[in-house]
Amino acid sequence: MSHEKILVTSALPYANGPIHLGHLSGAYLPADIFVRYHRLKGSNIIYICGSDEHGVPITITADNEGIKPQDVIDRFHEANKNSFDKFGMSFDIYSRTSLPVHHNTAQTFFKSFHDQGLLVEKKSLQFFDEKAKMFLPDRYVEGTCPKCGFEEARSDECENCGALYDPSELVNPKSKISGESPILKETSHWYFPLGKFQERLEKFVDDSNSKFNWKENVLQYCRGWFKDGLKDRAVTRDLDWGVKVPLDDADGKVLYVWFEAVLGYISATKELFKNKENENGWKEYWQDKDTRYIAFIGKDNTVFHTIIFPAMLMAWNDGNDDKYLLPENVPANEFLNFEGKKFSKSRGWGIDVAEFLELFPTDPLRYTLASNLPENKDTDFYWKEFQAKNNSELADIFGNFVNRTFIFAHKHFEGKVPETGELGEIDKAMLESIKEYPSKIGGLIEKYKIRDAVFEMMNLARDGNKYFNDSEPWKSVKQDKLKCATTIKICLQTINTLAEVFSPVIPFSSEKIFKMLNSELCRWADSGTSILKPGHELNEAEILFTKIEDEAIEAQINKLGKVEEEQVYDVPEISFEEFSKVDLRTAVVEEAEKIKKSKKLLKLKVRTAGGTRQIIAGIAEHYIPEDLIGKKVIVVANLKPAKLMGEESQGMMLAVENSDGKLKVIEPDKSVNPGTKVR
RNA sequence: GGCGAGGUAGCUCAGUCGGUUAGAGCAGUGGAAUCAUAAUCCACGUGUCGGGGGUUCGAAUCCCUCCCUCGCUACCA
Repeated sequence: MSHEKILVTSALPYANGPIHLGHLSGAYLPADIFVRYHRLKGSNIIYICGSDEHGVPITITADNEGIKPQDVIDRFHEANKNSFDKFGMSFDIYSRTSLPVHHNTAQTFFKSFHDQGLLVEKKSLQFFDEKAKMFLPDRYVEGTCPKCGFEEARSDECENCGALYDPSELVNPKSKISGESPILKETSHWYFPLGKFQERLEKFVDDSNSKFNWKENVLQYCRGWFKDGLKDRAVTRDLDWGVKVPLDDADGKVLYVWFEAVLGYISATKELFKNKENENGWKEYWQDKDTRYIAFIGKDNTVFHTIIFPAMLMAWNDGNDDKYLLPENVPANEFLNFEGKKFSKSRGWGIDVAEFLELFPTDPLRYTLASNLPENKDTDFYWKEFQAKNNSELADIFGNFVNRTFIFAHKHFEGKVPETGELGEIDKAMLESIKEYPSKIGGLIEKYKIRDAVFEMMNLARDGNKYFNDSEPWKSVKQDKLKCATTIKICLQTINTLAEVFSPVIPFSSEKIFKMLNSELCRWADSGTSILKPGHELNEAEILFTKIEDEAIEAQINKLGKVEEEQVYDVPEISFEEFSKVDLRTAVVEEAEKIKKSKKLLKLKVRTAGGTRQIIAGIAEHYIPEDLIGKKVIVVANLKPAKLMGEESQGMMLAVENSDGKLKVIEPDKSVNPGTKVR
């Protein structure tokens, strides 16, 4: 029996969009399986998660929709919490970083670092919008580039010519918030000196790895960061939305999201214990040397959990008596792609959890994802594979085994667990097998080899079918009823074990089976040996997994790549006058060549009104230059020239993206002459 | 172009601190059985382990080089 104390966290999802299947595969499903397994094992385990609710992207969503950031996070927090619920995530708490307990926690950390004299203050000039009374993040300021005259340059960098300059050099700056000209105002920010911790961090990673066997991909990532050398990181930002910097004269400053979001794990744990008898119970998980802390994440979060968060905890421990423990392992997963490509909401590629679970039940999804987790490299979700996993594994192998056994029990043994006869070799072997599976599967889960564990679970069902076939109870029921009874008894025993070992992966179905068996979950260690007693009453069997028809899958495949209409039309109107300023002309491509050192750019010579001109187009990945020569195209002829990779572009060629993400040049009818105005 | 990851059976993926005939599941082919959700069970794989070169008695596994894919990043007027 295990009394291990374990703290598990999954990366806090950002409350600025829905959860999709990729998220589940990365940080949530593996953790949930791990946690559910440990609960059965008897470990003292808590599982923490919540919404990450600060940062600039949320304010931008709010601005775009004309609502408040609070409305944005309320919406997505609720939506994501519901999705997780439906998906069967067994968090002990799903908290949120907008709660006071989180603000306090984050501020306390900042204060401690500040009091220790650890944080470095650096001053710089930044734009300030006097009307909106706020400092403007880079993306909220626009002006004319002092080098190339580009009118939509950012505050310290021109996207057009690539020039870097001091914000004070920007010509005619405009605030995107109020439209006013912002003034330059001195502001200061605090920086966390990560470099100071590098040596200890390297040791931490090395030690943890040798003790707990970190995943190779995670180690590689860390080594890369160490090799480049860790640099100071700003921990504050000039922004209205977030955790206020707890210092005097720090108005309008908040803690940078990366700094406070990871502390959300701690504050969420405090929240969990808030209303319990032992309000300080959270400390027993975070500050007891005997606790094992495991942080499940997707690979994009690696640096925060292997380097930054540990550094912050070290810094806290340096200056305080209550010492936090560091993660013993950070089993980061790679990414799940969708039908061969990256999830992309704007291209209508992929499906979010809520939508999926409207269409299909939860367990087949959990099973499919779990059996193909991106543990070593990126993997793909395919609709057809989902269907195959559901139909031929869950329904045919597993479901049908349960069904055929139950039908026998009800038809020939009055719905009761029958008395066993003498055990043959085959029976003993099966009983032995039942005993071995739980420990084998448990061992794999503890090594974070969830995919292999799931495979072994299904193997038990395969063994069950083989045993059933080899025993031929349909024959023995006529000749030797006691032998038949033995077979069915052992099959029921197998089903009991199946329900047990499968329960971390497909909890809803597992529960159904226990209802059918009139039995319940036991300690993992007992699962292969706990015996259903003869005479034990069984309940009626029900179908566990229904097959998914081809049509249902086809329908989903057909939907791929079709972008929702509302997204297409969510664009501001322009007047006819504005439109008519654009001079669209037909043109013919006379020359085309790749620009060296550039992946995307082609240099084109096109003939149109006013002669031949050079256009730089970002279509190198979509067209071979020769194929473009002679093509009739449409260009924006009066666009202000710009320089790209040192080449002047005198216009822009129109192209559209198809559902595969390929750019297609728009071609006018062949009869049209070059230089004609488009009307 | 820079950084990172990867290229193994028709498909999805294991394996890789060098070592006997390179694996699994699915799909496919043939057979058995008929209790069951037309489910199950058995048998069947000549795969340039991306290409080429090297190290070695021996390489999918180590080194070099090239090609391709994916992600981040810069150039997408």
